[in-house]
Amino acid sequence: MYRTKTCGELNISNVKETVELAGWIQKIRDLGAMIFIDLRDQFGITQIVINDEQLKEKAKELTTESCIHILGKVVERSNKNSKISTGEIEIIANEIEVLGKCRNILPFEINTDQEVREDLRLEYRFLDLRNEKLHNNILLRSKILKTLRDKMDELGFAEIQTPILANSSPEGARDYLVPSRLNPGEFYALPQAPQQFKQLLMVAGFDKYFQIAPCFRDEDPRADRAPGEFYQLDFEMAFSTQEDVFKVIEEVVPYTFEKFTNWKVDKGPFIRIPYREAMEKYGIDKPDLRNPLIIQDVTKCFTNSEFKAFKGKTIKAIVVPNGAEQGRKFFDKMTEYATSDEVGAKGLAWTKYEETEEVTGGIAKFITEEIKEQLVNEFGMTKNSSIFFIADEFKKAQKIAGLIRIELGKRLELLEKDIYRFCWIVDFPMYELSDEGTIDFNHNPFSMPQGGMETLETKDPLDILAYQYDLVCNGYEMASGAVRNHNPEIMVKAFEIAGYKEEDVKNRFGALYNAFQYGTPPHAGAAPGVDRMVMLIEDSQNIREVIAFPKNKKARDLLMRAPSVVSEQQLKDVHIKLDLSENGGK
RNA sequence: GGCCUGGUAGUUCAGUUGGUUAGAAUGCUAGCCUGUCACGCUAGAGGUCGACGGUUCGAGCCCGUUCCAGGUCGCCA
Repeated sequence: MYRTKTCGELNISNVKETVELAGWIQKIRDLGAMIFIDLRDQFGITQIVINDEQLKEKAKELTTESCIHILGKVVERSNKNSKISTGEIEIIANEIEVLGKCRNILPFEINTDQEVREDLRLEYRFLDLRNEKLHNNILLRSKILKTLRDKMDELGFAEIQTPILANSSPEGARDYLVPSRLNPGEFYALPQAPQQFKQLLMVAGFDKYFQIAPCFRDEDPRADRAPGEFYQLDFEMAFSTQEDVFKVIEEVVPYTFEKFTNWKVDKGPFIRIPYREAMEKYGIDKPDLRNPLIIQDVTKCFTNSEFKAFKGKTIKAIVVPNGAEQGRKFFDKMTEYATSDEVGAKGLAWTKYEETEEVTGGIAKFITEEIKEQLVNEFGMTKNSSIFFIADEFKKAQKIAGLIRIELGKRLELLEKDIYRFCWIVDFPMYELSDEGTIDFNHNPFSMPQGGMETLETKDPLDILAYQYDLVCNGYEMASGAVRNHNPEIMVKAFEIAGYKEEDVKNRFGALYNAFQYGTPPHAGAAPGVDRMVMLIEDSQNIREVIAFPKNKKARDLLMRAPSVVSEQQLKDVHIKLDLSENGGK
C-alpha cells in the first residue's frame, strides 16, 4: 500500500521499473527547472527528481523531515553519486503524497556532524534517533541481543523472567521504591539485580538460567554507567565452578564481539590477574591491558635516600621506554596533572635515563650510582627511557600511580589500537576495612570464601579471598560474578565476621536462607553488562548513545518528562503523604 | 553531596579593556537558477545574552545569589 521497495535497495538493474517508495525528506535541492529530494528510510537514501510542472507546484509545500510517499520510474542517472549505494539511479516522480508533514521548525539538524546539546537531543529523542549513527547503534544493539540469546540457548541455558516488582535488598546501592496500594505502608523495590531470584532458581533445580535482565539502582550516573536502569546478561549454573563460568563467558563474549567488529578480539582463556596483583601493577581493579606500562614498587631503592619527599613513603615507579625523548614541557604538564585536585598527588618526581647511561633532569641528583644500578637491573629501566616516581602512603601511592599510568598511556599514545583486550580479575578479598575500622564485605556477601568454613574460622578476615571475579575489557568492568555461598552455615559465619547475627541473615535474606535449608546445589554465575558491551563494540564513549530512550544525568526522562508530580488521589491510593519541607518542595 | 567547566538567534559558536544599533556559520522564509547531491546566487525574518539582585553615567562582559547542563570524585549487591 505504501511502498514496493525501500530506499536502500534500488540499483542499475531496476531501471525502467515503476516503484513506490516511502520515507523522510532528508534534503530538498530546488534548482528551478527541477527539484531533487533525498528520500531516507531505515535502509538508505534514494534521490527523487521532480520536473513535472504540476508536481513542482505541489512540491512547494514539502518540508524537510516530512514523511512522504512517492510513485515513479527508476532511471539511470546522468551524474552518478558513488557515495551512496543507490547512487547510480534516481526516481522520476509521477505522484507525491504527504503522509505526515513536519510542521514545526526542527529543534536541531538531523544527520549533520554538528554536535548538539545532549539535553535537547534527549527531549526530541524521536528525531535524534533518525540520525543514521544513533539509529544504527540501536539496530546493532538488537542484533547483539539476538546473538547473546542464541548463544546462551545453544549452550543449554533457559531464559527465565524474574519479578520487576520485587523486594528491597538491604546491601549495596539505593533501591527504587514502589508503594503498595493493597498493603498500606509497604513498598516493593525494583531489583538491583535478579541475584536472589536466580539463586532460588538453582535451588529449584533449573540447571542453567539466563536472562537479559533490567537492573535498577538509584545512584549517580557516569559516562559509562546509565542512570536508573540498565541491562545485564545475567546467568547462573548449577553444579559449577569458577572455571565453568569462565568457559561460558570466554565462549559467548569473544564470539559476540567478533561478529560485530573489525577489531582484533582476545580469545579465551583470558589472562587472569589476582586482585592484589592488579592493584600492584596497575593501581586499579579494571586495568586497560592495551596500555603496556606497569607500576613497580621501588621503595627499597630509596630507603637511604636524602630526597625528603620520599622519606617514609611508599614509592611507585613507572618506566616509560623511549620516554627520554620528551621535552621539559611534557614533564611539567604531567606534574600539573598529578597535582591537580582530580589526582591529588603532592608532586610527581621524574628523571631520564639517557642513551649515554647518564641520569639527567628532574630528580637526577638524588639517583645515586647504587640506585641507578638497581633500577636498571631489577626494574627494567632501559636506555632512553624516562621514569616517574609516585611517593605517598601505600594505598594512595597505588591509586595515584594508576592514574598516572593511564594518563601517560593517553598522552604518549601508547595504547594498542583496534583491539579488545580482556582479562579476569580474580581472588577479590572477601572483606575490607571500612572507614570506621570495622570489617565489611568487600564485594558481594553471597560469594563463597575460598577454603570454606575452615578459612573463615582460622584466617585473618582481611586475608580471606572470595571466589569473586570481574571481567575487564579495555579498562571497563564488563562483567562481575562469583561462586555463590550455598551453605547456610558458612553463610551465617561469613555474616558473623562482618558483624551480623544469624537473625540478621534470616531477616535480610530470609527467602534465600530458608531455601538453602532444602538441598542446594553448588552454583556460580556472572552478569556481563549489556549496555557496556554494546558501547565497547560501537567504540562509543557515552553509554547513552547505545540506549534508545536514556535518562539524563539527573535520572530524568526529558522526552516523557519522568519523574513527574502525581495527583492527590494517586498519592492517597498508595497511602503516601509528601513531606517536602527539607528542600522546600517543587 | 564536593570540585571543575559552561549557559548569547531554531542549532553550533564568536563577542577585545565595561562604551553606538550584539555578530558568523548553519537552519528557516521569499525570489532567481536544467544535473544537484554540504547545490549556487540575492534578499529577509529570527535575541528577555539562563534567572534574580548589586556595582557603574553605562553590564553579554565585573560582583553576589540561584537554576540548568556537561565532566569528575564521593556513591555504585
